[in-house]
Amino acid sequence: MADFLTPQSEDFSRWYNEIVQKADLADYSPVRGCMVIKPYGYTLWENIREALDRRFKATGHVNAYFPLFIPMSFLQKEAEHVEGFAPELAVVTHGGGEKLEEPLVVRPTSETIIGYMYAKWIQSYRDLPVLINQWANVVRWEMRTRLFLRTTEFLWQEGHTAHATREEALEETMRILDLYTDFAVNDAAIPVIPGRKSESEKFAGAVNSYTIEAMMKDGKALQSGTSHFLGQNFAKAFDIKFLDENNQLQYVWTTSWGVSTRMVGAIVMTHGDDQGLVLPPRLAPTQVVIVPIWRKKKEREAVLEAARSLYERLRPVVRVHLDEREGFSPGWKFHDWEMRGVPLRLELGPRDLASGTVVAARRDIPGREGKRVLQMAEVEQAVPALLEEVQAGIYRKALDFREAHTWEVESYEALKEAVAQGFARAWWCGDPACEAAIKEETKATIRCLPQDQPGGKGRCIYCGKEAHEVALFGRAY
RNA sequence: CGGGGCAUAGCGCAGUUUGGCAGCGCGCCUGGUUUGGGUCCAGGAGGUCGGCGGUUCAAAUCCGCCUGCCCCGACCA
Repeated sequence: MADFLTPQSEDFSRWYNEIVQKADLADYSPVRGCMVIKPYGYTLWENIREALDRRFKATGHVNAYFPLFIPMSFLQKEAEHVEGFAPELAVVTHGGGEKLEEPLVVRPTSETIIGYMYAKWIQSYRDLPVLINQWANVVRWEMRTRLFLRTTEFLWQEGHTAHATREEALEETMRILDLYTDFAVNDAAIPVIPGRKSESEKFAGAVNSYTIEAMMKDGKALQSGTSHFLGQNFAKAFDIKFLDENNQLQYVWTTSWGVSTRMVGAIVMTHGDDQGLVLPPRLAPTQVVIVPIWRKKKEREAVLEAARSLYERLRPVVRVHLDEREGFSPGWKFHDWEMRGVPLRLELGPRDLASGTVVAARRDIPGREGKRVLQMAEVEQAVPALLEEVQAGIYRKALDFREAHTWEVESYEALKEAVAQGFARAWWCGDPACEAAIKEETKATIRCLPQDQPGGKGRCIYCGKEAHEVALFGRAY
């Protein structure tokens, strides 16, 4: 089996690169740092998109689309923003064979162009709040890329909202953080730690950034979604003003938030094993695969007929696929679907036909232990129930893994040991100098200041001064 | 962008040191055999050796430049 996929324990990084390609999620493109998302990977992304979009709509947001090109000067209007993004901009200098008067940047994110438009659209407190999301591609000229985790071009959603008051904008920022957490936990089956970014890790141009941080199977952290409170920074840069009830001219308060195709990488590295992908049932392109089994010609007809009838019965209930491929042994097909991470496999052969049963094999429990015999009469109920068990099971497994690799540390030595294998929670005084020193010495950064705080006060893990917050430390992707 | 490695059939690799017929395994196609955890046999197709230039009677092999990928670092959703 090891011939087919490098084991995670041998080289996690290599395992990741192999499985992304072997499971047909994506392929390299001829352009550096760009990827082709293949149909299987794209369907997974579509399911992620649908699950998030449903939540956005339910909380009053609407979708729109803003253009890919942004005048260079727009980026320069917000000092921190331009400083943060300038090094990774793709710039268009020519169009239609002529040099452009003003270069256009390919959006790395859309705060600026959306800010410009909001300034035109917002006049009165009656125009607020504006709650717009867009599904788009963005480009960041990263130095080092990896499929799904960091590509030059990536797909994401970016929400951009404008509010009359600071409180409302803060509330929106946190509402989205909760929404992302809910999606990660319930649909992607990824336990995440929501919290605030430190000053040095926050979004360029934000007052505060919030994040959901996940632990991958190699103990490293992956920032899986962010929600930014932008204060009035972009309102002032783009002159987004409105008249309030008292006829006073005010700047709006804005937020922005995003989840990207990186989420696919998060799913791969949270649940995958040495057999391949393990996809959460709620998001899996195919939730159930039926593998028919026969020995003789006679059996073949009977089994296929039963398999097709089973397929038709399940189709209204789950995303099911019937593997009718000729010339592949059942064992070969089992491995093939395991590689692709299909959560549940139904094996149907002559023995099952005789007894009115079908064998269900869970992807999250390898071998015989994950198999169960279902009565054919009750598959419409039993199969969705099993999928729910898999969904809950992989979440539990991921949570157990994270907890087993997270340590409350009280000494700097203990922190060093902890971040070599996972996360460390430790008191931090808030001084960027301590944060920078820890990063320098351990490669670990503050992933976030978790929402879940013990309260009270302690001693900074680095300098020993009084500290009021516990920080989550870890090495990150 | 700095350091290291790599680029030969769809995939994984050998051949490069010492220049001389482009090979192996898997996959793919055809026929048969097999099918409850990666069947077996026979036959077959497939390569301007990453690109450009140079040296040479002769270059996958030597030299120069370029491009891309992987790993480590700085940057980052």
